[in-house]
Amino acid sequence: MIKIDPKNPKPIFEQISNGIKEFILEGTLKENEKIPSVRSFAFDLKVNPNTVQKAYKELEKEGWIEVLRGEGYIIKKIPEKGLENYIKEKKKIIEEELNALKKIGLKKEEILNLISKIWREK
Amino acid sequence: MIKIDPKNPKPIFEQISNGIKEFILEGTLKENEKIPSVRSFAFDLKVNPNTVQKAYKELEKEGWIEVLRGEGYIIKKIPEKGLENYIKEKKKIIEEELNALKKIGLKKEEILNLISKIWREK
Amino acid sequence: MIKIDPKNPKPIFEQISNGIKEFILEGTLKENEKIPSVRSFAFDLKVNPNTVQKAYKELEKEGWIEVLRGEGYIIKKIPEKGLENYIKEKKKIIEEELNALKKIGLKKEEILNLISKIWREK
Amino acid sequence: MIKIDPKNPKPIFEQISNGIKEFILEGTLKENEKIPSVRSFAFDLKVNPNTVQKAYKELEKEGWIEVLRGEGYIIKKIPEKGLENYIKEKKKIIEEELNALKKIGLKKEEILNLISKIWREK
DNA sequence: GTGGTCTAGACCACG
DNA sequence: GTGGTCTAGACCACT
Repeated sequence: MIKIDPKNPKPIFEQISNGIKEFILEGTLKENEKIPSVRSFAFDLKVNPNTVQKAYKELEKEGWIEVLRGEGYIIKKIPEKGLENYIKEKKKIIEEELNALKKIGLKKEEILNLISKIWREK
Repeated sequence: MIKIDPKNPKPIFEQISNGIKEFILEGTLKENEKIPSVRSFAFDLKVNPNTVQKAYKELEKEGWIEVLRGEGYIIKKIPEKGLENYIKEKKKIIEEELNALKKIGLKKEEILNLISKIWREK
Repeated sequence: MIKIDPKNPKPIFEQISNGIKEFILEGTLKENEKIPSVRSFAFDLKVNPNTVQKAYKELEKEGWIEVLRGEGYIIKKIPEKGLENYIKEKKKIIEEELNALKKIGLKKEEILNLISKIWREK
Repeated sequence: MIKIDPKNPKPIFEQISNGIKEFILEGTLKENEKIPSVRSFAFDLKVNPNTVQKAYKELEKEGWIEVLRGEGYIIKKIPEKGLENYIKEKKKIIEEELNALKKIGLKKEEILNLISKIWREK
């Protein structure tokens, strides 16, 4: 289940679509599998249906899911571009932040620590 | 000189205040130094004076700069909390992004490459 | 309803934020309650929405209210620091004024009269 | 000597004029006595001469001092209205602040404590 | 509907 | 000259 934080500066619809993307990339959601209906998902997440709708529309536009009329949304094959872009975007953000930290004199070691921490905690 | 990108989703006033914070942290702007007047800076950056005003006010509230009436703004000593928060925020963002990348199976090596790239290019 | 006096040297946005603070402290506005939307309040008070916006933002930064995206602002728990500071500020002002009056020879009795007057008129 | 605090929200010229008023009301400055010249006072206080000028002009307008051409400013008899207004203004401020504190439930005793503190410390 | 940002332009107080 | 406040009105993102 995706966690929604209404105070998170990231818009809610993006929290939802990102959450679904991650499930797809992790393999938790597989090709042709159905995702919850807009209404039921909205109810579960306690958000406005419009918000879920918007998230689904975005995913559809980027090619992660597709709509079957009268049936709902199903997962498509992972779009190559989607995966690529996903990684590229995240790398770009990381790069920017690292550059900012480097500018003010942060040592490489501190970052390596951060990374070890993440890749250790399996 | 700070670069303003009106297409950047970050609001302009934040681009300005962040830019100044970085100058302070880098040491380009030093304690007691004056920063450009609201109006002249607005003119240089080609933005509305209100926008610069907002940026300066934010910096003032966070303790980076201080206003002398009729004189303008000057840099204060780097606020400990300011520096701390700055680093913490950036680390948090990096951590989140790294976690997302790890989830989808990115290898540690790829990140180490990214880091080497940044810290090499002196 | 808050009274706005454009001739008051206190800026309008501060009259608004102070008014709301008092409502919160008095208990007229309670936790989780919604406050009027920026636009509607601006209309009622006959001021520009930006002015109300500024007041709300100040209250938010000081921890009195919180914004829910697309929903509006709600009252948070009274921030301890907020209450403390509020009282401290007022006491400081009173102290200064009293000191000034004492210097020019005002008798203690005159002040006690003033106080009785205020605490009597329930 | 008057203490100027450039960070005090009260404008500097007002800090000066208030300081002089207090000296007059206390009796430190007596009728017909000269006050420092604009220039020398500005030098001593480390402020802009315009600022002292403005303070003197205000005092003149309210009848506390008068200018002798070529000689400088001298103290006049304490203007009745001046004294009256001075006290009235301060009382009004105190009253407002007290009312605000009363609204949020401050006890009368707390204020009486404050007053005792001031009138004790001779 | 909600808030958030921005521009253009005016007016004020202060030094 | 400096900053501070305010208005009018536009446009955007989010729910």
